[in-house]
Amino acid sequence: METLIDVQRKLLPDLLDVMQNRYRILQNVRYLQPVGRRSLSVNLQQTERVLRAEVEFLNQQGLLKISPQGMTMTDEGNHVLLELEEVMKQVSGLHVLEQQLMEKLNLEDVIIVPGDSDRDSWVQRDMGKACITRLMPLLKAKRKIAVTGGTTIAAVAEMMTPMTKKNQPLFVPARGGLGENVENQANTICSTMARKASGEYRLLHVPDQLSEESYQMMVEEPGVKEVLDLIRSAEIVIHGIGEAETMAVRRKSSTEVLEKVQANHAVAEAFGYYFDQIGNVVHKVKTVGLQLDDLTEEKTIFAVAGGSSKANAIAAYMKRGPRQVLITDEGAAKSLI
Amino acid sequence: METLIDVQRKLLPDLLDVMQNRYRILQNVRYLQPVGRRSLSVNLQQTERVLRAEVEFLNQQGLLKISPQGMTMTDEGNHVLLELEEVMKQVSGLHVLEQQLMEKLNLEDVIIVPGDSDRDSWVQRDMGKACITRLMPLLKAKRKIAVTGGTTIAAVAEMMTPMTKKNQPLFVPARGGLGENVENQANTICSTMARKASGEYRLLHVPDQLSEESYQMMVEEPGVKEVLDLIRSAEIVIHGIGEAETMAVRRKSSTEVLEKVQANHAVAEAFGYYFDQIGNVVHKVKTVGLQLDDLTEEKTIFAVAGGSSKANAIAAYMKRGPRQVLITDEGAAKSLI
DNA sequence: CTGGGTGGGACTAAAAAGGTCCATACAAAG
DNA sequence: CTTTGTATGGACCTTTTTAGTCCCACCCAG
Repeated sequence: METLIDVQRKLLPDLLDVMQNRYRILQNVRYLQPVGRRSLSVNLQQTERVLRAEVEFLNQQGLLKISPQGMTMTDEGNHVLLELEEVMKQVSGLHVLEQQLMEKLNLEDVIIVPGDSDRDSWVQRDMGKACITRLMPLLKAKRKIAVTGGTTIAAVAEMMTPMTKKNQPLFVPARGGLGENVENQANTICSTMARKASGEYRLLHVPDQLSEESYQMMVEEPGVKEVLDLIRSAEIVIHGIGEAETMAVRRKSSTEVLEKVQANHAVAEAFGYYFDQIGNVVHKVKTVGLQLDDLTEEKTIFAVAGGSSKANAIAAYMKRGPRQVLITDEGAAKSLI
Repeated sequence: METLIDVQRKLLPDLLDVMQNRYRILQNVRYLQPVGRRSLSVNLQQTERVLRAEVEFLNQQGLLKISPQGMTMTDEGNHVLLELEEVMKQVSGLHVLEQQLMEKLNLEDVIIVPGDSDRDSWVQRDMGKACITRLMPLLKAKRKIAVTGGTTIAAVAEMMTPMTKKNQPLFVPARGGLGENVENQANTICSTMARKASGEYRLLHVPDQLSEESYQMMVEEPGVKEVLDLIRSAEIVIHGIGEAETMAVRRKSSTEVLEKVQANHAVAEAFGYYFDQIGNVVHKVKTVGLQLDDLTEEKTIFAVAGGSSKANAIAAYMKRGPRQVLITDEGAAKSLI
């Protein structure tokens, strides 16, 4: 049995925003009464006009009284406030978390989905959906999307919905082979996404282990070069964040690398880079494609990672990473705070 | 402890309408799937365009799937529908009642407020508020309002809110003295309403008991005649409905009248007319003002009456009364069905 | 091939929301 | 008594959203 709020979140997501806003207004009126529109709007960080509309509504509903001295609560308003207190904790918990995370990690945006993907695997799918939803409005202006590998990003790909033919997106893998299983490789995910989005894609066919000379030659190959150019000019990047050791093991890295990762206390991994707790790059998988320095401010960068166990990794990566959008879950978010 | 829905009803009433609508759409899709926009819009009595917007939203939320064969439910959609069933009974219970009553009594509109004014006196105030809310949008086109007496209409007057100076309403009492106490007389209510609405008003000064000749003379008085003309040309009428015997007693009618009312099994009373169970007029208080035949289709007529004890009276009056707007409460509405 | 259904695009009219400014009223302070 | 700061409420304009209307491409069964 899900709670009513959860169902409403699906059926009318903006309802909760409106509700939360009106709740905040009432809270503030109660605290500051009698108070005028102007000072209230400063407190709530809203323009006077929109606040006015809300206040007039609340007045009409009889939840607050509006007089030449300012606004005051009515009994009914106080009553509603009281009734809502418990509910709003539940409703706005995540919103509050989002705000906190956004400030703490200096992010462009944070989206938190309820649940913990460590515990429930379907939470990953929710993150995927949230990512797509956040992505959609951007696709009118941008269309080149670079994606990495990993199970989380694979979940994003699974949730991808087709988009209009007008702005067909173009997907490219962010970096060359990183040693993952085929279903978690960037190339695979890239093509899955493109198929589900009914968009185009290019693949990066670069073998995992090559000598320095071979790399140089590969890079000069026309087919490869074209994709590399696409990657660097991508306007959107979607990547996951992993725990360093887990990733190193999963990629069957050499014991040498494994030891390096452990010796330097690497905790986070993102598109082939390993980071320690304070955000230093301690190791980098040798391959072509997007480099850390390529993640400039012009790109919109999505990091998708959830599960309380990954909180540490997220925190570490975000110390170094550029200003970006983080999509995570409640479990990770709570551990992060 | 009120339920969340009750609080939301106060805090965001229109969002609940939206929710109900989306719920209905999902219900119908489940029943008719696969179904196209067009046939769905016929079923739901909505224009195709607004339905389309909703459907696109529901699709994006993953609650239904939209394919060239038509729309079908997703698992998540079915799930949401299941979760909502219980809630919607509560949310839309009144809406359903409203629909039923509207059809059963052939009314223009029905508004039901939760509660039973027999049990809780504040329900009358809610009816008053509902009446005002329903009235407001009409005031741009119309401004002459005739009101009767009675405690219910007095409650409406109490809840009246001031309106813009642009369209100042003009209040007149619907009929002359009916023998009520002063606080429930049409004149008193009329002036109260006008004051609260910051509008104008005219009063009808006609003593209760007069001989036939005196009546004729009164009616020819310029001051009285002007008001009578206003009354007949009123565009809006607001009246209550009472139980016949109660009203006869409250008005201290002569035993003769009382016996007449009882002998003819009158059950309902409205603006001085007494009706029996099948809507016949069995008695009429002798006074000037609005006559039953004056209630034409051009006028918008509000009947405000609540409490399960009044259900019988409402039913009786509505058999005879013109097509109008009924504002009542849950108690009366449930008894009526 | 055709005729009914499907979704989706495009254009326009209408309505709502939001930004900005000002008139006015009230109360406390000078 | 006047001034000043605060309050609401009205007015007006621009922008955005919403809704109405048509029309097209498509699919599938008869």
